[in-house]
Formats: sequence, C-alpha cells, structure tokens
Amino acid sequence: MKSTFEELSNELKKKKIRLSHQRLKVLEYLTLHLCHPTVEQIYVDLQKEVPTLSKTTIYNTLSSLIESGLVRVITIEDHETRYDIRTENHGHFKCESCGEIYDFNVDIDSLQSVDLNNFKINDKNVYFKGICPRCLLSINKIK
Amino acid sequence: MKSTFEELSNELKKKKIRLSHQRLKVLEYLTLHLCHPTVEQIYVDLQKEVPTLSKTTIYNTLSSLIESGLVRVITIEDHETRYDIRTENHGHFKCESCGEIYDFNVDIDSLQSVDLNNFKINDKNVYFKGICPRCLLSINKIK
DNA sequence: TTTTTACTTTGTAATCGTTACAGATTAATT
DNA sequence: AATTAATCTGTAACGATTACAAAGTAAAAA
Ligand SMILES: [Mn+2]
Ligand SMILES: [Mn+2]
Ligand SMILES: [Zn+2]
Ligand SMILES: [Zn+2]
Repeated sequence: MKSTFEELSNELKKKKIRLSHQRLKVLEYLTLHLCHPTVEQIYVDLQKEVPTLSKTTIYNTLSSLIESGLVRVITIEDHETRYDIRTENHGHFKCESCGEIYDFNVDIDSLQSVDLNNFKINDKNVYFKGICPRCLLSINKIK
Repeated sequence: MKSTFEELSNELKKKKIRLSHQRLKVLEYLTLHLCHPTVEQIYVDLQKEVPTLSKTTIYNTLSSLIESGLVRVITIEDHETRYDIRTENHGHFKCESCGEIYDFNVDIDSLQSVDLNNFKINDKNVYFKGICPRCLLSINKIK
C-alpha cells in the first residue's frame, strides 16, 4: 500500500494541479477528516502545522479541487459551505439539534424523473434533516 | 373558489400569525412566483407596490412562514438562500449555465436508508445540477 | 545546477447576504 | 377610542467569501 502522501500527489499530478505544500496539506486534511469540515475548521487546524497558511489559500485550493472533481460541496447549511472528499454517491443528514452531519447510504442512481428527460445531470445531492439518535436520547432523558 | 387574498389570510390565521399588510404581500408574491425567488428579488419587486417595505421585514416574514411550515428553504445555491411556497415533496434542478431552478417530480418518500433507522427525519431535499434543455440547445448551436 | 517563468500564496480590503437592535408604527383586543 | 403587544423600519454590525497586488515557489528550460 502506497503512502497517503504519494497517493494524493499522484491524484494532483493526474489532474495537472501543481503539488504545493498547502494543497497537499488541505487534501490530507480532508482524507483524515470525513466530517465535512468548513473552511474555518480546516484553517484553524492546519495553522498548527503550517503557521503561515492563509485562509484565502484554502478557498483557492478547494476551488481547484472541486473543479477537478476531487472534492464535493455540501450546501446542507445555508450560511457556511462544507466540503467532502468522498465523491461517491451518498446522502447527508443534518441533526437540527447538535448540528452534526452524518453520511448515509442511499440509492441515488435510482432517483429518476421523467421531468428531466432532456436535462443533462452532472450532480445529485440528497439532504435530510431531523434529530440524530444521540440527541433523541438526551431529549428523552430530560422529559 | 375563494380569493387568493382570503385563502392566504386564513392560512395565517390558522397558524396564529398576525395578518400584517407586509406578510400578506410576501405570501402573495410567493404564490405568484414559484421560481424560488431570493430575498433580493422579493424586495425589488414588492417595493414597487409597497415603497416603505424594508428588507429586514422580508427576512422576518420568511422566518415565521418557514417556522410555521408554509414556506420551505432551498439551499441548492451556496451563497444565496431561495424560498418555495410549494411544500409538497418535489426535487430541484439547478442549471449551471443559466442559473434557473426547475421543479421536478420525484418519489422522495421511497428514499430510505437502513443507516437512518434510529434517526427522526423532519425534512427531505433532493438537489440535482447540470444543464437545462434550453441551454443544451444553444450550446449545440454554437458548435 | 542555475535561471527563468508562470503559477501560487499571502495579507488586506472590499463585497454582499444576513442578523441585531432600538425607536416608530400598527393589528387586534378591550 | 384607548391599550398593548407584536410588527415594521432604517441603520449598523457581522461573517463568509472574493478581489487584488506584492512576495514566494514549483516546475520547466538552459
Ligand atoms: Mn459525506
Ligand atoms: Mn420548488
Ligand atoms: Zn444530534
Ligand atoms: Zn439553463
């Protein structure tokens, strides 16, 4: 098994994206944190390792990673964008109590609509909202 | 058939929301514009009829309409929230070329996942992105 | 290796959607 | 008509994102 660093480097090379230190760090961060981080979270955490890191760089890096298809955008929240390196089809559930975003398996490919017969579909997203099991438990305890 | 005004008034009364002139206007606007308008669009258009209207009022009104379940939020765009008075289940397609957001019928109820067995689901959203038929046509013409 | 060059990073300022707030207004009740 | 609690309005503040120009650097060329 190759090192993560080497794997990520190859991914960038394939996509003809220059292998800067910052880009590799952001990419590494996303593979280690599958919890759909915000730019702020990535920035605060990576600054510990790369003190000169700029927030603008994270925005720029994410833009090129998204454009090349290595990262997907999660817009389940209306005020802050989240990012996900898992690009294979899956749904997202946001707990309205604790705010956590959960992945779940769902057959997105089976989602068809005759209304979209003449549309070119590039991207499918499924977002659910509600209360997660952990929060349901704590709510019941209070009662 | 009742007048739209009377229908909307009754909706608000049922939900115990005070029937202010501004709220009725926003609600009327949403029933006449099913194209998922932004706050800015609602503001610019309604200002012609209600010159003293404040943008804050539109935000406040939408908040109470959403809370009462009369309006749903569309977060298919990452930078600007859109609103939809059609609360029955349907999917949304955003054309990445012209930006228009289309409704489409899709069996959202059939979307199930064993991963969510112990979750309380309050809301389901399906967002697709791609190119709409009209834009596909104009792209082909250029080639 | 050194040089060159185009791309990237950085910090700051600007932008823009949204929210907070306090005083003026008003819908609904008495 | 008087009362009152909710709503509306305008302005300021906030926060995520983008624009921009100068400094730095990865990769190709010499
Ligand atoms: Mn995910
Ligand atoms: Mn709709
Ligand atoms: Zn939770
Ligand atoms: Zn289009």
